[in-house]
Amino acid sequence: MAMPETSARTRIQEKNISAILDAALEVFSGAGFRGATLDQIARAASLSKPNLLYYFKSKEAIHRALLSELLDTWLAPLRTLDSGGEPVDEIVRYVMRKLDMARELPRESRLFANEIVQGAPHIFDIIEGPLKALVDEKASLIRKWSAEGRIAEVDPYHLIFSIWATTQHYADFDAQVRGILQPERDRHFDDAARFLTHLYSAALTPD
Amino acid sequence: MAMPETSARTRIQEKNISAILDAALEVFSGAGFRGATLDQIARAASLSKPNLLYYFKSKEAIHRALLSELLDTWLAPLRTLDSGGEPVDEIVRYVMRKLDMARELPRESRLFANEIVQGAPHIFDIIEGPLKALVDEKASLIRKWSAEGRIAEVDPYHLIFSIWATTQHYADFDAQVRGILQPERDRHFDDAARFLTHLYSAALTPD
DNA sequence: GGAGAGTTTGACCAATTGGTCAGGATCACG
DNA sequence: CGTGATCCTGACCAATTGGTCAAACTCTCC
Repeated sequence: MAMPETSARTRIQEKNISAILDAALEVFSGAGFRGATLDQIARAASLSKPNLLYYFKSKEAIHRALLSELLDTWLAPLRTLDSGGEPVDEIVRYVMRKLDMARELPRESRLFANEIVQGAPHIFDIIEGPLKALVDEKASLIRKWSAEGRIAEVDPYHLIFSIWATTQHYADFDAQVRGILQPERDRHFDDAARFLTHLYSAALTPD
Repeated sequence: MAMPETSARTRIQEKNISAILDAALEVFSGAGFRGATLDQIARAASLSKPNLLYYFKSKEAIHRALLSELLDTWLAPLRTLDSGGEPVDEIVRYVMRKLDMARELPRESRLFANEIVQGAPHIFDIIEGPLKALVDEKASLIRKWSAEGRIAEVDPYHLIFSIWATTQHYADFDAQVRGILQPERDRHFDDAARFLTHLYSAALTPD
């Protein structure tokens, strides 16, 4: 019998579902959707494969649940970009928050990276919908700051893309970064923070 | 019988091997190593699966051949970063060349992106070896420019990472970019070029 | 035109993979 | 306790996948 879809969750359900999602994050982020196997996820969650499928009715269902669970966390920093405060500082603070997330949630970053590199087959509707809406909103805030002369004239969309690119790079391309910079890892993030602060301060400070 | 490993290539070999590599680029870049199947590659190359394996003895062999064939092309722009000319222009020109490559060779970009996001299992030795050596060399050139006061003081490694990230983003995360910016695609690249020129000019021009 | 090298294929195989199912174990609760 | 709901498992399945092989076809070149 399949798991009941009732609202409240048993303690056991609570525990196993979160174990599955954590295991799935580990496996999907490291191998992509198709590269991941139910056996790997089951092993990582210390459950049997049929037991996995008792909680989620398919591999896709696990993936879907994981993406939707993480989406809010992932977009939270952009939501906090606010019209209060000094614009350049506000944007630099956003860059720092994104960089922190790359350091602290690299698996989440890689999960989305895998998905998007392969054409975003499972989340294209989210990109075109809620994500686009959020970006549009923040882009117009940035444009307003430019118009008021409080930051330099820049294309707000490409500014946002560059921030995503430069910060998530440290999670998504970690293997490359580590191969080129050999010393201890946390040092990299401090250097990256300094560099990115300079990059965006210089580019955004009005003449 | 396996294909002879002799040096010279038949016209047929020439044609089929390049058809296979092109098909493999298409499939691997869109699905990653594990997500790609020999059947897909065979279909894309208009060959039978056993015929694929007549030219390459395994899926890994195709992947390996493809990566090593493309590596030089991929690193060429960084090699041309030269000590002659105005440093800021030189770096901005490098950014533009990388951006052109993201526009013109997105499959190649995604091939490497897929590989690195998943931990670079097949090319980590290249990263630690030849790639690191090349980056080290160019980093010291950039450091020299900084020391001479011809560009601002920046961490050269993180500068290079940020250039890779911002330019390749338009190929690797194309699905996301297209979901957020809906109009015709080539327009994006012009806007990106303008934005990135401003970003790096502002950050690198000495005070 | 024939012989040998080079090329192609259908049939086949073992391993892996996502998923099912009937039944057994365990838990919550009156 | 016992009983019904929840939880778990071994055995199983069909499809897919990377890869093999012997046999047949085709090209090249004397």
